Amino acid sequence: MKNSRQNTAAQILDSLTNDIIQGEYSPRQKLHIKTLKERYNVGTSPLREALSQLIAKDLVISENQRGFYVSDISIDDLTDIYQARAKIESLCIEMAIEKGDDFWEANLIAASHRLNKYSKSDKIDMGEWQSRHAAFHEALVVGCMSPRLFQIRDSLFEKSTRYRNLWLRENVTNTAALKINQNEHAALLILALERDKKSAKKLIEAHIMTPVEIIKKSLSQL
Amino acid sequence: MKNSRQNTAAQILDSLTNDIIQGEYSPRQKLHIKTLKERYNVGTSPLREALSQLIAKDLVISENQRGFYVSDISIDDLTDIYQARAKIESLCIEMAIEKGDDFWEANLIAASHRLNKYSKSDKIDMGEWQSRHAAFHEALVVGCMSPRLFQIRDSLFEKSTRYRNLWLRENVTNTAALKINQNEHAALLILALERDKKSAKKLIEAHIMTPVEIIKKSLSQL
DNA sequence: TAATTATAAAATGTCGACATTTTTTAATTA
DNA sequence: TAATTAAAAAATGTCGACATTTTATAATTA
Repeated sequence: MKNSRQNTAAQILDSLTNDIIQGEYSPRQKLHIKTLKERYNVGTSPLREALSQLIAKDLVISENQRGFYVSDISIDDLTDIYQARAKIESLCIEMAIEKGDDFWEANLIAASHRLNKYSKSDKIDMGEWQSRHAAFHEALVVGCMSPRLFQIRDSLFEKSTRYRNLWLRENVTNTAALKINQNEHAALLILALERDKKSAKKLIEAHIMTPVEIIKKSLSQL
Repeated sequence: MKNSRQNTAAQILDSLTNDIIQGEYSPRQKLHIKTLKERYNVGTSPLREALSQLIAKDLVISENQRGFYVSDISIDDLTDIYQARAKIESLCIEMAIEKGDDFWEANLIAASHRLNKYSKSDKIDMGEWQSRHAAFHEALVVGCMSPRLFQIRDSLFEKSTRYRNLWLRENVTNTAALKINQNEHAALLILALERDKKSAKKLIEAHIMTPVEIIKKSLSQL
């Protein structure tokens, strides 16, 4: 089993990205080359190439001759990321409402249905719920048809996920918040189908900003 | 002279980024490791680390065991990048108009003045003009106070610059287009000071999209 | 001749080694 | 004891070597 289609650097990038997002490594934590080599069973080169990409993604920082560190977090950064994400999502939805066709509408209704049904089921697996939740939001914005904006959206989502996971580490998932969302999702669907840009934008921005205050609190207690 | 403050990988990243943006390497061009090592006088590791970061920036792509290539261009991508850039810039200005204070206004007026005076001077160095032009646009958006949005703005600007340079390679700079811009810049200043979000947004989006059709033409002739 | 196969050349990606720099520990001094 | 200085240990960043894969060239076959 020598070759997967990916090279070592790409594989290690996936693992590292995931481990940082999931909070396996803490903010500011030193990433020792030697330790990482042992942990992931790789040599120097592919490891450093992966770390280089993480620098470009702002998940890692490096100082010359002082090695690599997991990038720091802060309340300001948390707010900025969520704010930027809200604005980008809002922008995507605006464009989607302008451009979206029948297939966009149909797909959106389907995604909404899948999320709704699962939210009402007895036993809820958070992984599955998050998957359907993400799918619904993606169905909303997909009509905007801009690869670059999607890319930006993804990268901001990744960064915000890191903050959310740091919060989840301390707070068990509360299915209560889940119910609140349900109404907002229903409203979003309606506004999108009614092509009410202004209201849809306002709602999505509020929707995304909802968790910020909660995360802020548990973050400031660290 | 052994150590600058940057390590080799960071230096080479700057050079490579610049060379790609400036069109020193063509789209799709193969980037042979050996050739690059000789050209920049470096070893394998820092070179590959730099290339890894360029992958994350979408300026380079790689296929396993097939090496690195300058990322391709296309009319669709050109349009998408400029469109995304227009929307982001528009968003930043909207937020700046909402948040901007007296200092933002003052700084904006100053930047406008510096651009204006230079645009009217007899001998115009394009480098200097572009610098003042960029400074004016930055003064507009700086009031939005979002590091992440600035980062996104910069990265889109970099990508669009690559397209513009590919166009400039074939077309000598025409100072005529420069005059058209002048009116738009004056209008932008007024709208910003009047806090007319809606008009400012509309104008900036059109302003940024202006060169697209021109670049498209010369691009489709390649 | 055109297509296929075999061989040679070139290029990629990974590794461990090593010189430098940073950090830690111990020794010295005020 | 606290602060400096010196010595030892650890870690980083760069290099060239090498196995493996891809590409180019030559030979073979239909």
